[in-house]
Order: sequence, then C-alpha cells, then structure tokens
Amino acid sequence: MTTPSIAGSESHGTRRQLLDAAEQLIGEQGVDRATVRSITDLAAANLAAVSYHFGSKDGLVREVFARRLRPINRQRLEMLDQCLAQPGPPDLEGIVRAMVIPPFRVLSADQAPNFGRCMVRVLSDPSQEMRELLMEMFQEVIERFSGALIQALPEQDPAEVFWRFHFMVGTMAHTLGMGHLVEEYSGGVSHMRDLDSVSERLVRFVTAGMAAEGTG
Amino acid sequence: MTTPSIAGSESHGTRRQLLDAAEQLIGEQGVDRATVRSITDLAAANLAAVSYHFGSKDGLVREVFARRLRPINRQRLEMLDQCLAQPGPPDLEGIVRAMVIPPFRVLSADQAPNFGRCMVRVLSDPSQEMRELLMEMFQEVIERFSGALIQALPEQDPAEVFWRFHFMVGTMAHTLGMGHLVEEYSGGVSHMRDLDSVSERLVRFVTAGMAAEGTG
DNA sequence: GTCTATAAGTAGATAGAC
DNA sequence: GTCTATCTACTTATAGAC
Repeated sequence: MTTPSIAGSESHGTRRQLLDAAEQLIGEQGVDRATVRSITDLAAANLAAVSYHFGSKDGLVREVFARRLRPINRQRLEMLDQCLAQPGPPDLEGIVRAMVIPPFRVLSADQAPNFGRCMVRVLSDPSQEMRELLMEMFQEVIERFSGALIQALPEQDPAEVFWRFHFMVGTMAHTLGMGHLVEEYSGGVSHMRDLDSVSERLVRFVTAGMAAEGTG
Repeated sequence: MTTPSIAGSESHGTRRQLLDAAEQLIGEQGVDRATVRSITDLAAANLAAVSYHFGSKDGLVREVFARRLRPINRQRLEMLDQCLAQPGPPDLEGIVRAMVIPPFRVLSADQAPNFGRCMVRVLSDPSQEMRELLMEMFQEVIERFSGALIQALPEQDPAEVFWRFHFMVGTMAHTLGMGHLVEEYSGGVSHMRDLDSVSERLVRFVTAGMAAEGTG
C-alpha cells in the first residue's frame, strides 16, 4: 500500500528530499553544475532514485521550478484580479505589487531561500527545455499584466509599456536571485535579511519607473 | 618572426576568431554548454588551439569577458568624471546615463550582439572563477557610482541608495541580455533593433525609479 | 603555430538483483 | 521502491609529430 501521491504536495519522502536537495544545489551551483550524483548524495537517496521518481534529470529540474512557480503565479493573478476589481482607474502601484510581492512571500513562507537564485539562473541561462517550461508557466501572467499596465498607462505608447514591464521583471529577478550581493557592495549597509522591506523598496522603485514621463 | 601581440587588440587571427566564436556560442548556449570543441569548430581552428592561445577553457572565457568589459567600464568612469565635473549639485540622470549607455554603445559599435547575453548569463550564474573576475573588473565602478548616487540623493538613506543601484544593474543586465524576449512578449510591438532608443527608455525608467520618494 | 591521437575524468541513464 | 554495477557518450587537457 503506497501513499497516494498528490502532485506538488509533500507526497513521498524521497521525492520531496530530492526536490529540496536539487533546489539547494541548483541555487548554489546552477543546473549544469548540480549533478544527479551530488543531488542524490545530499538527499541521502540512491543515484537511480531520480530516474525512478522523475524519469530523468530534466524531469527533476522541471518539477523544482514548477512546484514554486505554480503558487507564485496563482497568487499574482489573484492579486491582479482584486486590484482590477476596484472601482476607478487601474491602480498602477497595485498592479506592480501584484507582480512583485508573491515571489517574496512564497520564498519567505516556504523557507525557500535558494529558489530565487535558481530562478534568476534559468531565466538568464535557459536550456531549450527550460525555455519551453518557462513560456508555458509565464504566458498567462505576461499577457494579463502587460494588458493591465497598458490600461493603467493610457498616455504611454504600448511599445514603451512592454519595455517597462521587461524592466520590472529584470529588477525583480536580479533582486530575488542576486540580492545577497548588495550586502557585499554596501559593506553591510544594505541586506536581504528582511524580505518585506526589500520588496517594498522594489515596489517603490518600479512604480516610479513605470510612471515616468514618456518620450518628448 | 611572429606578429607582436597587443593585449586586447586584434592580434593574431586565430586568437581573435576563437574569442569571436566563444562569444557567440557562450551567448547562445552558456559557458558550460559551449564546449571547447564547438568553439574551435566554429572558429575553424584546432582543438588544441585554445590551450595554446589561452592556456585553458577558463582562460579563454575570462578574455571573452575582459575584452569587452575593459572599454565599457573605462567609458563609464570617464562619463561619470565628466558628469561630476559640472558645477552645481550632482545630476542624477547624468550618473544613470554614465552607467547605462556605455555597454549599449560598445555592443553597437563592436557589432557584438551576443555579448549582452554572455554577460547576463555569468552575472546570474557565475562559477567561482568568474566571480573573482567580475569582482575585479567591477569593483571601481561599483564604488564610484554608488558614492556618486549617495551624493546625488542626499535625502535618501544610503541603504536605500545601494538597493536602487542594485535595481538599476538588474534592469540593465536583463535588458542587455534578454531584450530579445520583449519582441516575443509584445508580439513585435517592442523590439531591440534600435539599441539607442532602448537605452533611452531604460535611462528614463531608471532615473525615475532613482528619484522615487523614500519610505514615509 | 598547427595538428592528431589519446589520456583521464565525469556525465546521465539503465539493467537487473533484492 | 531501492540498490549496485555498468554502459555509452562526452568533457578538458596534453604529449609529441610535423
């Protein structure tokens, strides 16, 4: 009698330990340098366990990303719906907040400090297979948010709004994944210890950038 | 009688072709997936040529980055000096411009469209060796620009300014390296064909974010 | 300077015992 | 479900001929 496996939940112990170990090592070293052997060693599992549970290394890597991105993107769309349901003109800061806050929340709540580094790594260094997964997981978010921003910034050319959306994604990814560098830059003046204050700083910066005047 | 080799200049044909091929393949595939074999094949050189000219794959990779980053960071510091030499209070937009414009200029002038992708890849996915090179090449830029920004934003907490510097680097890297994605997002509405207009959009966005009000 | 040939190591995947 | 042992493929680096 095996435990019924609910996709994305804790399910079997070994399976979950493999995901945790993979997330940690991919965050520390990158997808290519995190070998199946190092992952199974850290998870205290056998080398063959990856093939058994995920079919291949690629299957494991896909699930590492999918298990965090599913709740993050669900929260984003829920917050966007709430924001757009308010009466009056669309609230620019609310839209930015709906995009920026959920990943910080999930990383904080799930105690998943390594996932930010995993994310920025594949975002900028995707293999062909990861590119497909990312497109699949982000398509709805991209469409809904860029549409909302175009409505919220009616005086801006849509081409400018798409660029500003892209700028937002860039700051967000770099902050989630490389925020630890700021501690070095600044000699400890800035730090990532309080994720809430970092995400608030980010919301302020991005909202102001979004609201900048257009080309003269 | 061999051609005297000036570091960073065109020097020997094979050497330069190896650098160009490496830049292209690292941009397309990442450092780890770009093998020495694929690089020497594309450069129409022999497998052993990398060891001969650069000592190792790591030596080749380092020079791929150093040959573009040297002029980029030199231009940045020159533009910052000019900006700070102006009378009156430091010009925020001028500082942002000094950081943002040089990489776009060098990529455009050197016909090096792949270098942006190389850069964002190692920035977010550095091996231990690359981390050292990046620290070495960026230390002066980080110190000078963060200092100038703290002066230009006297009403802001330095911790906030360091974060905003980090946000700027994030948008810039993501735009230089992943700008081609915007063409997909936007269904062709936005594009990277005119680098000058992209860098101007970026300067506007970042300057507005830098100038945002602080915490209440 | 350029080449061939090969060394020495490590990757992911899997067959088959338990 | 878990394990050991092994296969095949590919990596970088290098010795030594030309």
